[in-house]
Order: sequence, then C-alpha cells, then structure tokens
Amino acid sequence: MSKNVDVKVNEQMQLIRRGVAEIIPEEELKQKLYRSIKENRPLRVKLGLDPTAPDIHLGHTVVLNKLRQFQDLGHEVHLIIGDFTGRIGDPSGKSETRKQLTEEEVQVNAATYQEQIFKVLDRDKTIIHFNSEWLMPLNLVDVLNLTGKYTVARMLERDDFEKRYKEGLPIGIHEFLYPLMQGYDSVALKADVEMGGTDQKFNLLVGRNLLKEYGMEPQIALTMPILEGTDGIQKMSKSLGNYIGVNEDPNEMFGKTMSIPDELITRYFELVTMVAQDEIDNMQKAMQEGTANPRDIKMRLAREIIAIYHSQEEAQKAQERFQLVFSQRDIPEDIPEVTVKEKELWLPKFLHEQGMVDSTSDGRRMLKQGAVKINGEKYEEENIKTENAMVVQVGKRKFIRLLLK
RNA sequence: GGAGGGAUACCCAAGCGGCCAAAGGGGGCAGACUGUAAAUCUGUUGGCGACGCCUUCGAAGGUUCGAAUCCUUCUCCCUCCA
Repeated sequence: MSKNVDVKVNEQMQLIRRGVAEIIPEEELKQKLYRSIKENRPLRVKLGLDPTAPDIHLGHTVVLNKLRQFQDLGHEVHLIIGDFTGRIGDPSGKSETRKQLTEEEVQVNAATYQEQIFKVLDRDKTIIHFNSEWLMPLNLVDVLNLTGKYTVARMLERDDFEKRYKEGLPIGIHEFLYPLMQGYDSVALKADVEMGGTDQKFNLLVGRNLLKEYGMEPQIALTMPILEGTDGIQKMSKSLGNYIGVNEDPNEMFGKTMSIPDELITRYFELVTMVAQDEIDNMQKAMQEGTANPRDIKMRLAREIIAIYHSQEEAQKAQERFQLVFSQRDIPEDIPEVTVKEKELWLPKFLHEQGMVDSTSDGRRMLKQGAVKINGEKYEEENIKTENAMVVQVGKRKFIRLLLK
C-alpha cells in the first residue's frame, strides 16, 4: 500500500520538476505530496497576481502552466488578486506608493485576468481571492504584530534591498511591508506551495518563514525561470515590446514565434508547451546533429502555441499563411480591403491613412527604399492609377486590397 | 541647511553662438541574402503635396542679425558635506 503511494509521489515529483528553477525544499514537497495522496487531500497551491497588468503573455504562462500541472495532478490552485498590495507595488527602487485602484477598476482587471487565465488553468479547480479581504481589516496592532515577526537584517537579505542599502539609495519602510503582506497572504490561505518567477524567491521565502512564525506548516517555494522575450535577451514584457500575448491572433503568434532566436527553441518548448520532455530532447539532438532544420522545429513550436490559445486548425492555417507570405513571398487571400473612388492616389498619404506607415514622410521613405509593392511588383512612383482589386503591400507583412467604387 | 553636477529625439549619449533636424550606439523599420519575422550585411529613423517650409535639445522669459549652446527665473533628478 505505502509502496503504491511512494510510486505516485515519484510520478508527481517527476512531472512537477520539469522546467522549474528551484523547489525549496524539495524533500518537504515530497512529504506534502505523500500526505496529500495518502489522505486524498489536495495541496493548496498559491499564486499572487498584480491587479494592474491584466495583459497576459507567454512569460506569465510559464507559471500558469505549472499550476495547471498541479491541477491535473488533483491539487487546488488559489489565485490571489493583490488588490491591496497593489497599492505599494513590489519594491523596485522607485519608491512611491502606487495610485490606489478603485473597486471598479480592480473588478474589471480581475475579470480580464480570469478570461485570459482560464485559457490555461482549470476553472473548476481554481479559487480566486482578493487580499484586501484579510489585509484591509488589519489594524496597527495587527501590523505591529506582523512586523515584529521579521527583522531588518533578514529583510536586507533581499538582493535588491541589500544593494540599495549598500549604495546609500533610499528604501521606503513601506517597501519592507510588501513581502510581509504577501507572506501574510500565505498565512491567511494556509498555503502548501507558493509559486512565482525566480524574481519572487525572496518574497516566497518570507511567506515560508511567516507561516512558521504563526505556528503553521511552512509553504514550499517553487520558482519558475523568467522567460526571455522574442528578442532572446530581455525578459518578456509588454513594455519592452518583446512579448507574445495569449490574446493575439494566430498569424501574429506564428510570426512572433518564428522571430525568436534559434537558441531559445528548446526553452520555449519546455516552458510554454506541454510537449513531452523526451520528445523535446529528441528535437534538440536533431538540431545539434544538423538532421533537423531549426526553422521547421520552430514552426512546430508556433503550431503548439497557437493550438493552446486558439485551435489546431488555426495553427495549421497560420503556418500555411506564413509559408505563403514569407517563404514564397506571395500574397495571402485574407487581407483587409478598402473601397476607393479616386482614379489616382498619392501613395504616401494613402499609406498613412491606411495605417501602413507612420506618416507621409515615412511613406516616402518606404517608396524610396523599395519597400512598396503593387500586385507583387516593386513600385517607386508616388502617384498611382487605381485599378480594381489592386493589392498594395508595404514591407513583407502589410497588405491591403483596393476595391474601386 | 550648505556646496557642486545634470536634464538633448523611442532609449543611452555627444554637441557648448552660425556649417545642427542635431555625431555615435542601442532599439525600430526597410532592403539584400537565407534555413525563418533566426543570424549576417546595407540603408533608414521629426512633420508637411516638400530641393522649400514648420515644430523639436526640461519649462518660461531675455540677450543676439542668429541659440541645443550665453543670461534670468522656475521645475525635476543626482553627488558630496551637515
């Protein structure tokens, strides 16, 4: 009987380990799993969410995928919308309390979050909390009690704080409160595991310690790597413009995926798809040996991603379009159309009006650089006589079809 | 409270009276090439029906034929001292 449980624990551990950065401590997680299986009681896995950024991209899904895996193994996911902690913002050096979001804004963001998040997570095994629920009622005595459980020295263990302290840069007292409040979330939830990116390690460990301080079983800190964006260097983020959003259309997703550097292919497979590990290993081997073209593997990656957020069919269609447009340099069928009544057009202005270039000056530049094609033929004049069904193209990716009235 | 230093285009960063729509790098865009919206190389990167005109060097005034550059005030950042 107990042999059976051991086997199950090891199976779960093997799945859980994939792609993770750290499990602190791994032994304790095994014990928790053991008990969970034996007593048929799911683990409570926690993830905190910032209520200000409701646009989910593949970078976020690294953690979400892992949560999904926990759900598939029968565990429970607890999402915490940090409507209260969001006021402080995770310490980043810019010490300013953030503008408080209104109740309404929080609700709207939370709704957007859910709509996107459930593309990955299992709705039935997800419980959503707002941390103002337990943080708001705390009075100063409670706060003193909470702060009394931690010391400045331990706070300064955090890289970011330590660095700033040494360099004589300001650290707001309220910034110390952030990890404590996040940790208190874990206390309120009785979390078994808390997930986050590697940048969350310190906060997760504060939570672990706080649970102990409150006389509860400490949570496991499980961190995932931070995914690089399409530039292959910086972390994926909306503000850096190197992201692939889960709400983007299949063609965008395909193209953006194809634009990641080849070296990142395996990492993406591991972190943003559910493709089995040995299959990934085989692909990597094939690429190294030169028996597989990284381009083709990348196409497979793009299809896998689109299949998750759209469908298998759309993934296939996106690939066909990509090959048509970029490999064969041909004009796709499904392009936007515009009705025109003029017999002759001044292209710089027209392209600007259609949003294909930034300005008429930009339009002129494009023409000069040979970036404009009419029906697939390079065109360098500024004026053009219109024809019905004429296709105007700027660069490789922007098309429009003219319909004469 | 005192003493200095700084703010330049999407970002970093030169320029310190006319030759400045402003060097260089990054990023972006485009072209060539290809194995792909990878890599590499090249070009381009304020606006305007445009060999000219308009707006831009933290903000507002001023000096000058002429200012990103000089002066005054203001705002914000940083360093050192107390």
